[in-house]
Parts: sequence; C-alpha cells; structure tokens
Amino acid sequence: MSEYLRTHQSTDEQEDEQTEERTEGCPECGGTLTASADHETVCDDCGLVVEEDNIDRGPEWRAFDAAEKDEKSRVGAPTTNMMHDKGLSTNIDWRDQDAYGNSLSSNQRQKMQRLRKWNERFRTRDSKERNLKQALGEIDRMASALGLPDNVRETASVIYRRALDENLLPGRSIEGVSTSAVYAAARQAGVPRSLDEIAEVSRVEKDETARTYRYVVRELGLEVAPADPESYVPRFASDLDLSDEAENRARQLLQNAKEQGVHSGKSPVGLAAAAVYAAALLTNEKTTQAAVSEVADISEVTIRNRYHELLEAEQGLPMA
DNA sequence: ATGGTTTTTACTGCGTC
DNA sequence: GACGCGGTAAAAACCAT
Repeated sequence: MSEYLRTHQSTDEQEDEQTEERTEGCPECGGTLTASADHETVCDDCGLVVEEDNIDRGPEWRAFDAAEKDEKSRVGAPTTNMMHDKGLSTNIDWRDQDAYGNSLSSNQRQKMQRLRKWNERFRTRDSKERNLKQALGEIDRMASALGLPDNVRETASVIYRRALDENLLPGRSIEGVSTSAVYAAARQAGVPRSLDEIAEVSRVEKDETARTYRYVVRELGLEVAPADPESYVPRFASDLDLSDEAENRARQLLQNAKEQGVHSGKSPVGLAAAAVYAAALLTNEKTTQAAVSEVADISEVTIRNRYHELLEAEQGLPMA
C-alpha cells in the first residue's frame, strides 16, 4: 500500500504543472505549442488553437493536502470487459502481509483467509457471474490461440455479456456462445478467421458454432457485414512469404472484382486465396496452388475457378 | 424437406524440369 | 517420372425457402 501511495502522488505532482511545452511545433507557423489550463493546445506565436477539449485526466479540483488529492483524483484503473466484473470488484491480496510488508500474526492470517473465501463467494455470487467468468476464460484462450488482438477480445466479451443479458444462454453451451462471440468479434474487427480455424481451437464442433453464431447474430441484431476478402490477404501473403508488391496486387484484383460484382455469393476466403495466387503469378513470385490452398484452407479447384474470374474481370476493365 | 448454388473430391491429360 | 497446372463429373456442403 505504501508503495502505491508514493507512486500515485508523484504522478500527480507532474500533472499539476498547468502548462507544458510540446515537442512538436505549430502546424501553421512552427511556433511553440502550449497546453493551457482550459484544455486547449495553443500556439504561442500565432494563437492557433490546435486542439480543443482535451480529456482532462488530472485531479478534479484543487486539493490542499495529500489526502484530499487522492479523494478528488479522477484517476483509477481502467475498466475492462475482459474480466467478468469489469475489474471493479474488491480483490484481497493472497500474501499474508500488511500494507507495510510485515507478515501477519496467525490470528490475523486466519481472519484474512476467511475474508478471502467470502469475498470470492460474493464476487461470483450468482450463476450468471460464474457463467461469465468461465466464458471469458474461454474467449481469452481462443483469442490467444488464434493470435487475435485485445480489442477483439474486448468485443467478444461485450457480445457475450449481451447474449447473457438477453437470456440467450439457456439451451446453448457456454463454449458454443463464447466461440460464436469470438467469431463475430473477429469479423467485426476486420481480422476474420474462418469457421474452420475457429473450430480448430474451440471445444465445440463447427456446425454447432455456426448454428449458435447465426442465432446470436439474429437475436442481438448484430451487424456483421460479409467478410471482406481483402482482410484475408495480408495473412495469406505473409504465410506464403510474398512481397508487398504481390500483396497490393492481390488487393487491386479484389477491388476490381468487387466493382464488377463478380464476387457475390462466392466464399470470401476462396476469392482472397485466388487473388493472392494470381498476384504471385503476376509479380513473378513462386507459389503453387497447393501452397495457397494449404494456408487458405481452400481447395485448389476453387482457387483455379476464382482466379480465372479475377483475371477476366481485370481484362474487362483494363487498369483504372 | 427441397432445390439451386457453390465447394470439394477424385481422376485424367498435358507440358516442363 | 515427378510436379505443377487445367479441366471435368459427381458428391457433398451450404443456403434460402
């Protein structure tokens, strides 16, 4: 605890500085920028207001001593949807030490043990809370296995939370819904993973995931646009060690195809795979259909069909 | 359940290294 | 002769109805 207090105060000290000089110059005249007390960033020389209404993360009002400063500080740990209680509930340290690092008497120790136990019981009181706890664990596990970034985990958590609130769970497995949440979140964040990839790391079968996913999307009114083929391109390209040039070419091909509406109804993954293959060909880089098929989880036949269509589309509209 | 569409599977022939 | 590629037909999977 003492440690916490000290660092907390020292950061406040720095933020107490009402004005601070920025390193970058004014975009207008190159003069020095100053952040003023009323949350504007102003140029000293020409008076240009560069930024308005900055978020004030500092203490709320003047404080006259340390205690008051703590009280009025707006600052706290950020909340996160990744923990079942958004990280807001009380945690009791597992160490049997007091705030100064001294160990507790055996009497105290037992007391703390009891407190911990009850705190834990209250924290995960009803079934919903326990449910959430487990689901979020699953979500985190799958997201890690798929290499998905934190924001996807957050989104997945939110989706799951909503599903829980709307009572979508009864009759469905926690794993199934968590899996769907991850799938939906990944797609919404523009880093889609195919159902097959998802099923790979999930504890539930692919068709159950698909079924649950549809259900969840419908009930929650989630807006998930059909996956954009382009969003698969970077991953495939890097898996195949292709150059940036080829990657860009693949994007071009896809955009072109999109304009001509060639892609409707076809699987986005197949299109992306075909574009990557075609681009590799066009930039004289060596890949085989088999290799692309491997990383994209798409049959060679599909790649063949798609990439013919892509090239035809390209010829019909010779380079914008 | 059904019918239409897309993807996959399996197989074959062709050209090249 | 193995390999990459193209094509085809039939089976399977998918989707909306």
